[in-house]
Amino acid sequence: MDLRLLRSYVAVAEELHFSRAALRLHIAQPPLSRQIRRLEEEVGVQLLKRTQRRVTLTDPGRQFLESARAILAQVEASVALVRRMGRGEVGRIAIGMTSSVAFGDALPRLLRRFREGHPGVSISLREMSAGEQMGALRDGRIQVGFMRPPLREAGVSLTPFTREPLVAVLPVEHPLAGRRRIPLKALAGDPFITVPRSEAVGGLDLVLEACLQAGFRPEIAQHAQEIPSVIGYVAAGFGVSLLPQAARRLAHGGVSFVDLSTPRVFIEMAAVCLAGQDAPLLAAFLAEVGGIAARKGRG
Amino acid sequence: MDLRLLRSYVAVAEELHFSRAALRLHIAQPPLSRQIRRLEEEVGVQLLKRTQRRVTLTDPGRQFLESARAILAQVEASVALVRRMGRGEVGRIAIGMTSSVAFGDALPRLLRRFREGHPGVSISLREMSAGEQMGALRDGRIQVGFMRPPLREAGVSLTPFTREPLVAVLPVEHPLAGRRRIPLKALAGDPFITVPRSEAVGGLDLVLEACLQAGFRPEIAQHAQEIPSVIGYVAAGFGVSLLPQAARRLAHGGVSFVDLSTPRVFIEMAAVCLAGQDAPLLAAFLAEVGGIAARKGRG
DNA sequence: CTAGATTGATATCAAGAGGGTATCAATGGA
DNA sequence: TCCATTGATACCCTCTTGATATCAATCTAG
Repeated sequence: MDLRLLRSYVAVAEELHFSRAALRLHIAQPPLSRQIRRLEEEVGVQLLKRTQRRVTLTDPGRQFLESARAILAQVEASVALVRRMGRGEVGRIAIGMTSSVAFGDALPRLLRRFREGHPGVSISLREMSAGEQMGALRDGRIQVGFMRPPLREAGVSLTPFTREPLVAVLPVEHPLAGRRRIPLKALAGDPFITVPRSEAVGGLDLVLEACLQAGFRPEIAQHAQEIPSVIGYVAAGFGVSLLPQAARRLAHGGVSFVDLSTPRVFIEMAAVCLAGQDAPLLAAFLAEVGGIAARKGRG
Repeated sequence: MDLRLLRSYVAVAEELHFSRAALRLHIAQPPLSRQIRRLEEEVGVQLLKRTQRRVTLTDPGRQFLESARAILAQVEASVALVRRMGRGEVGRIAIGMTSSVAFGDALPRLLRRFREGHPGVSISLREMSAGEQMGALRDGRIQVGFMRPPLREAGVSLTPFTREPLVAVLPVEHPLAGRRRIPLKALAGDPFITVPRSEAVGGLDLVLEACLQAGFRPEIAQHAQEIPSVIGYVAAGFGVSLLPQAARRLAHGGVSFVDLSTPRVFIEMAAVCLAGQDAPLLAAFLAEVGGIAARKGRG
């Protein structure tokens, strides 16, 4: 059965007049008569009573009018919903992030901005390690992950998001605490506190690389699972650390944050998703990520 | 949009395989591919992702699968309902009856029987005078009325239902009370209690005609609105009356019911509806009325 | 690594559905 | 009684729809 038949029937049943209904439907009257007759044949029930002069609804016809209206409304609503989903205006997106992401204000800002532009999208945010994110991406449990490059994974696509300098974290009693800026080399003799590699891809590697670039091999005194723990160790005098600038907001009386003059080492974060995805919602989200990154880059 | 497209889409989305889906739909694979493409064009959204080897649903496609299933189910349910209505198995029928009908057991029996045969039909029963019934029929507030012929109305169709003899109602102290049978002429000298014409078409006329037929013109002593009132007046000694046999069930210590030997006068009741009606439900109901009448006639 | 099988897409043809115009038949009102 | 109104019918033309033959790409087996 064609939905056109239902539309035609609703028009006739509302107008109770074939010619007027045909006018409303922008077709001629004879095809409309045929349509209605075909509909009645298909259903097997007389829906209209034509008395050569006046059209009235039968009881089943009255019932069918309501049904037809309901069906057409449902079809319209369904198509509209799917179209909105197709444009990425409606849907569901699950996002993974490493715990270190939570310290910046970039992701909250991104999400707030995206929600405003896509009020029909429900966002779920889950904290998980970079490794867990990769598994979740491949299983479809999340569609986007936020983690720090570089990635060794194949088959994923990467959208740069934030890029912020590493800063030195020193105990307040450290001789260099309170300086505006120091070269990394100045910390060559200090033991380092780091986040283990498995927890934040690139974290440990980045520190190692930075120190080697500065001309020394750091002594790793301690691994901490979370950034607040790192700061705790530093405050307790176990050593120094390098952390993303955003860690400054975790201000703590016992530590001092000092910019690095050379080398300036940047820690990056990117949105990661499976390559070959073309979900419009995902595209819209990544566009937002890219937009924020570009705006930051300019500023 | 054709519902066939939805059926095809559901098949493909469930099988995730064009050839198998085509087999299930009893069409060849190429037209199915075209159908799905047309559906996608119509909706304007990619519903399936074909990777030359494997078909998967997109997010909007998954949503649309649910919608399509729901729409098809609703269409099927609607058509099934209308078909049942067309066969008179489901629907609503409003019936009017004069108060005098309520004294017989014929109508309750009829309704019980009809309900059993048509469990999906909801019946509403309203007590109204014959005149009110005619108005309600023409307004469509009821579809059937039960009243006593003859009718002077045009444009109505009449199905005989019951036919029962009039019996004489006498006060117990009346000389003829307690007889098995008397001729109507024996009441020539008694004052009569009757129901006014407006309340029950044919009631007064029938009594008048019976008496004239018996050779006398009755003295109308009193009008009563309801049959119990008639019996009350008789018991109080105001006079005698002629009532349908069914009034016997309103037994009252003060009155005596006596059969008439001659003339045997019958009071009839018929189901009345507008002429030219062809609602299947009404036809089924009238068939039941006719069936009961025929069975009674034989018995 | 190559050959065959699998699977969806494309091209093309025949049949039928669907819309348009012209016209008819019946009814109701002036 | 005549005319306007209204749904039905007849007929033509176009476009959709389904079938068949074939292609291109990919996965699998040896």
